[in-house]
Amino acid sequence: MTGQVRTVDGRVAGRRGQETRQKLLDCLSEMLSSSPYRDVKVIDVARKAGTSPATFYQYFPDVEGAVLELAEQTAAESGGLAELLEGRSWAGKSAWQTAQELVDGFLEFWRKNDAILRVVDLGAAEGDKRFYKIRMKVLNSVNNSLADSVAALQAKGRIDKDVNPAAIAGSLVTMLAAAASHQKGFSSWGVKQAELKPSLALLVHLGVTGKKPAK
Amino acid sequence: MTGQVRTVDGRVAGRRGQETRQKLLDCLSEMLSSSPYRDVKVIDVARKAGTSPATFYQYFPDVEGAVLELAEQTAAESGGLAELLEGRSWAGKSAWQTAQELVDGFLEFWRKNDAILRVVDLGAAEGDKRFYKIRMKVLNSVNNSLADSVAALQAKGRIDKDVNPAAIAGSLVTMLAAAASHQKGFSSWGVKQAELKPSLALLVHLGVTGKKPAK
DNA sequence: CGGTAAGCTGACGACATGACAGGACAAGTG
DNA sequence: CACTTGTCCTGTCATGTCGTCAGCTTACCG
Repeated sequence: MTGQVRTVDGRVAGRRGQETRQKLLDCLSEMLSSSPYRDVKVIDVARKAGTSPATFYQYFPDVEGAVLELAEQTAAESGGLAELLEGRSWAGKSAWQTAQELVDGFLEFWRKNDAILRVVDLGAAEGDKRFYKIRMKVLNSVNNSLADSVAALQAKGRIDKDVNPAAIAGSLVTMLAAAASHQKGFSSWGVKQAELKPSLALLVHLGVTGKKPAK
Repeated sequence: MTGQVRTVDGRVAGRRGQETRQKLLDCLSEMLSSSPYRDVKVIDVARKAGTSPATFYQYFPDVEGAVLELAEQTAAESGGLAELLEGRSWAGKSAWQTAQELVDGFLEFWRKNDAILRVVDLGAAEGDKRFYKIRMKVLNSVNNSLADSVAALQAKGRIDKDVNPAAIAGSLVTMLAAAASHQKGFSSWGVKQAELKPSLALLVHLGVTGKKPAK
């Protein structure tokens, strides 16, 4: 799956090299959580990893290159999000539970990978194709699943024919992602986490099924 | 209203000084649209403005300081967003129109101020209080208005008592802002702008009124 | 015309960047 | 055990940005 890991100058990395490389990635990840992306410097990452800047450049072209690598790793782990919807039903009472569990799982995933996802989001918003490819990869499973559900209910005539299922699904997924990023912002509006979740679940439910949840 | 403009070292800026300062801000704004925030350098902004880096530091402590200033200006212009909802009704057919016009106006505002709002969003997501204060200022008028409408309908028993109006409103506003930032991302999902807008309007309508629009 | 304050810049030390050549180290070979 | 080989890491250097300061230029006013 993962083609051999290579250094910038083309050599294949051995055991020791891969360890160093991973350590650099780990330290970078930590730095991203504790300081703004703009202020992350190669020299700091290297120092934190107990190595030198030159070593960093042996494995990554620059900070952005390493960030992309981290983002890819995160995207690879995002498969778990798909399970939140696999085999779930959007009918009757179970729909409300499905919505709640989706919101829960989604926020949890975002909270865990908070720092790197923030950078991915920025890169995507700035129009960098590499980043929004990754962003898509992360959101795709949930997005497709939601779109399918909307399309299915649409076929039953429960939802207006001329809305695009992918657009509804995309809007909902975008909302979840943004809400997760701005949880602190909500508290400034006097909204606590515990109050935010049901609201998001309600909106997801409304968006997918077109009607209020039957609790 | 605007307290006197001052240089970093405390002098009051005169006519010429204010011109230079504004020119630097304009150039910074342009640079933000054309290159990633991370890569915006003082020296480039200064060169573009036909002046020297030292001059830049006379008016702003650093790039971030200038960005905050730009963001404040944008926030000040965000009053227009309030008008999108002033005196509008969420009853019957007019509700659908209200929702559509809100989405239209919101996306338009975001498109216009795209670059700076992106940076504000990042700053807020990174937990910088100065930035999320500004983000709140921009979103507040719409958010409060929506929250009031939800609360009103809630009083009439049309919406579940135990959802927090501010949480619903905040979620919707957050969705609009994020959708506006990621319009390119939607096109990768095969969703065109023209299809996105009605979906967002639908979700807003559902969220505020709790039921499908009567077109 | 001379004084004063605003406005601007050249130059500088400090530091991050990114490239290279060469030293350190582990593993295999005779 | 000495020797070779290839991986891995670092010291060092040219380049370029950062942020500061002293001092020159410009505008305004009596």
